[in-house]
Amino acid sequence: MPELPDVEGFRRTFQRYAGGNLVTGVWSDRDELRNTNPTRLDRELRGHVFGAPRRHGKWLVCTTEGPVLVLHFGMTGELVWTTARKGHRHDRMILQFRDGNLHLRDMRKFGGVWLLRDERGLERATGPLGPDAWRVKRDAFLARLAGRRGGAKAVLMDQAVIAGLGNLTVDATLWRARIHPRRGMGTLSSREQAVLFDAMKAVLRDSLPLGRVPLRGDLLTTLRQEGARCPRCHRKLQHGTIAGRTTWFCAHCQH
DNA sequence: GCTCATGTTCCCCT
DNA sequence: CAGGGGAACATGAG
Repeated sequence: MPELPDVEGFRRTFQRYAGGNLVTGVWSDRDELRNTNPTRLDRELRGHVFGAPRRHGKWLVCTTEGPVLVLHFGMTGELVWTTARKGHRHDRMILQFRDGNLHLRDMRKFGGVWLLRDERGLERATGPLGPDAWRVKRDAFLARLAGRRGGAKAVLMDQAVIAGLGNLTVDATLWRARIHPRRGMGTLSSREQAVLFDAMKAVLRDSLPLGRVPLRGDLLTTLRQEGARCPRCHRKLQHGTIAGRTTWFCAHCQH
C-alpha cells in the first residue's frame, strides 16, 4: 500500500493522534527495529511529547523535543489508532498514550523503525533521497532528470532522484503523460519533460486527499488486471516486468 | 501446490 | 560509474 499518498495519510493520522501527545509507553517486537531494540525504544521515548511529523517521500519523521522516531512502511505497513488495549497479529510497534494507542502494522515486515538522537543522522536511516515528489518545483524536477540515461520508469522509481513515487504512482504518471515506461529518460523532449511533471503532480493531487494510492479509473488498482482497457483509446492494456516491477501501460497511447 | 503482491537492498553483469 | 536484471527479505491472498 504505502506510496507517497498513503504515507501522507499516515502523517495526518500521526499528527492528529500523536502530535502534542505524551508517550506513556512503547511496545515493539524486534523484527521491525533497525537501529534499536524494544527495551531502548520504550526507555528513550517514554515521557516525551511528539511534535508535528514530517513526511519526505515514503518516510515519516516523527520528532519529539528529544529523540526522533523514523518510520518506513515497506510494502504493507500502516498506522492505526485504537482506544482498545488489544494488539493485532501484525502489530510491530505500539505507541501508547493516555487516550489510546497508535499501532504500526506491517504484515510483511519490509518496513522499519529507527530511533535517532536528533535529525542530523536522518540520511543514515533513509539513504540518499531526492526532493519530495509532491513539493518539488518544476525547475528542480527537471534538474533532477538531467543526465539520467535510464528508462523513464526506473528513473522515476529511484528514490534518490525523486522521493515518494512507487510502482503504482509511476505507472499512473507515465500513462497520463503518454510516455512509454521503457522510454529512455534522456530522450524526452523538454515539452515531454514538462508534461511528465504535470502528470506526476496531477496523479499526486488526485491521490493525496484519499490518503491512499488506489484511485479509480487510473492505472493504479482497478485497471491492473487481465483484459483491462485503456480509458483513453479503449485498447487492451499491456503488462510486463519493467525496472523489476509489474508494469501496466497502453502500448497505443504511450511512446 | 503455484503465482503474485503498492519497497528496499545487495550482488552480478554489461 | 551508470544502469539493468534477479534474488532476497516475510507473509499472506487467490
